[in-house]
Amino acid sequence: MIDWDDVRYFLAVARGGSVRAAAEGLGVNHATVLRRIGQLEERLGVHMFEKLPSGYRLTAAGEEVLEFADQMEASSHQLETRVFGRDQSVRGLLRVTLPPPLATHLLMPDFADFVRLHPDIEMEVQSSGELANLTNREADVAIRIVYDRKTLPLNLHGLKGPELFGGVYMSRDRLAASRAGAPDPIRWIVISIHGIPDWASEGEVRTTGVPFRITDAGAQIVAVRQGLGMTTLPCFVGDADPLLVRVPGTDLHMYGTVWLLTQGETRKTKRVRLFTEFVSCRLAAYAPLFAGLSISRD
Amino acid sequence: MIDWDDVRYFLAVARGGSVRAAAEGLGVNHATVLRRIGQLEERLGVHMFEKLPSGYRLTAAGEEVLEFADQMEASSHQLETRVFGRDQSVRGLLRVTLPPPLATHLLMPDFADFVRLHPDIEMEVQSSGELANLTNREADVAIRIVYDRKTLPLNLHGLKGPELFGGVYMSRDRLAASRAGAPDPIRWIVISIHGIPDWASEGEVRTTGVPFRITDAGAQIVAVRQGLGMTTLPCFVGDADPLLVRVPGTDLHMYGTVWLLTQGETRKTKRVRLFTEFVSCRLAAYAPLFAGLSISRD
DNA sequence: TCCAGCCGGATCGATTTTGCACCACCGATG
DNA sequence: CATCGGTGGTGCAAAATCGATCCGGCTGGA
Repeated sequence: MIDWDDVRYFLAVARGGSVRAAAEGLGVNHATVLRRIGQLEERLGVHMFEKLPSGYRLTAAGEEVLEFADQMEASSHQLETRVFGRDQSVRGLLRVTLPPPLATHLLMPDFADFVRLHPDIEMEVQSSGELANLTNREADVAIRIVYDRKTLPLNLHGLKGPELFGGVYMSRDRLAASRAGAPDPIRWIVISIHGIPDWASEGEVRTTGVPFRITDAGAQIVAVRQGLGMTTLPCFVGDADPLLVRVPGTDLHMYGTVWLLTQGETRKTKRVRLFTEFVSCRLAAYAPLFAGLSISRD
Repeated sequence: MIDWDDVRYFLAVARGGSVRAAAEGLGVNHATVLRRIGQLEERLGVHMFEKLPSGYRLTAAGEEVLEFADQMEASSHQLETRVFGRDQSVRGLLRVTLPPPLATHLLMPDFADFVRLHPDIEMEVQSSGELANLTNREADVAIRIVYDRKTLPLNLHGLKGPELFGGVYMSRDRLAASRAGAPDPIRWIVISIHGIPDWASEGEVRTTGVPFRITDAGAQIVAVRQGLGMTTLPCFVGDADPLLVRVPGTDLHMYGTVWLLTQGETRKTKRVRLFTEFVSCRLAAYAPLFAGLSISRD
């Protein structure tokens, strides 16, 4: 009889493309993955991977195995969500995934209020990098900014939140200096690979053609504060920062819409219901801030 | 993340009804099962069993888990049969399940011929007690005697073999003694819970009303040989035994039909095809023996 | 050309898991 | 009432697994 958990390792390798990537995702040593895959191949009597120098690639047999491994994973996820959905106690774990800026610049105090209101809820905020997969039960609730409603996953239940606008911001001091007569143009600060958006007009402040590239969103804001240049930011970030001002002559633009996503079974949970109601209420209160109406224009 | 293999332990306990029974079936120590179930319950945050003195019984949550655990098992079995079906080499394992009398009294020499013909096939004959489950891949080929065609599993592929008749047999010596004038009636020998069949006529030999009960089929034949009584046997057993004769005045009766069963994916295997063709050929040759036509009536 | 970064594979000590023996408990049975 | 076979539960030592590390090979870019 095969070890069912080996199938989980198999899936990780099939998706990761290499033993080391799979080990990374599984949170174990790559030698372990190597051994488990070897054990599974031995017990099945089939080689499921070609061992290339660049990594592991599925053989024809591996492709066929993958199909049923996916089925097992789906059943496993359904199993987990089902038992989670049964759990109607307030006490327990609640995992939320959301874009980092929303967490750091706006919602963290609200989360603090929430856990103060419900001390028995063990909350886990996943705002690191990539979107967690709700279907895989990596998280119970997802707060996302969607740019096109058609990209919403169909298997999830969505609760629409306020619309989100962005603007062009620069350092308040730098703007004052510029108006006082400093003639040198400033730069556009763009996130890594993104270019300068088409809709971006320069407004009253002249810019050089050469952008300043930066990878980290947090560092980007610091750079703007330092007067290094100007950049586009969501209004709830830029307006809330006393060191920043909107660049005169620029317009607001639509960023996207905030959505609260939950999954079918977990949605029945008391914890999830409490949280979604709480957050949607707070989000509604933030609607003017999201829309960029909370401050008077200079 | 849960350990998928724990789900396999869960299934064993849910079906076995107790930790020890599950451990027996899994071939591990019962303490291990205890720990794995505890680990799974802890990770899911749900108690899936009531711990009764008489064993483990599923809770409502456990029932829901069972549904998806069954799905996982089905996927796992499909995975195994799929890779087995891909295996077109002659070398390898071939597991056959069949009723014990067929193996001990008739087909074992044919199996010997088969393995002599194909030395690379590792053959495993499962003729102990209960029917192996093909869907669970406990065996690759099943030879069964079916009494009603409607009881054939729909998901299996069946190859119909010869029909099987049975008769009433007794010891040759005892019959001679009876004819020589010994007046005492003899008994019916019946298998454990079975009674005396309705169609059974006593023929020329008087019997007492009290049956002789026996549990083991092998011991049953020995008892008949000893002249202890008479009993119904398949013709291929009774006719082949020189110490036994059919009871004069009794008729043959239909026992059932021999079927060769295989499962969809494994059926494509070269080993399975070779075996089924070989066996069905031999079975056809045995058709007169099965029908009770191979000996002349006394 | 070289070198950094990735890959799989092998080794060895540390950690976890397992198996064994044992206990307490319950129910049926003589 | 004692016994016996069944259950779950628990320490402890052995065995299997895992993680850290090193190694050789490959690849792509400086």
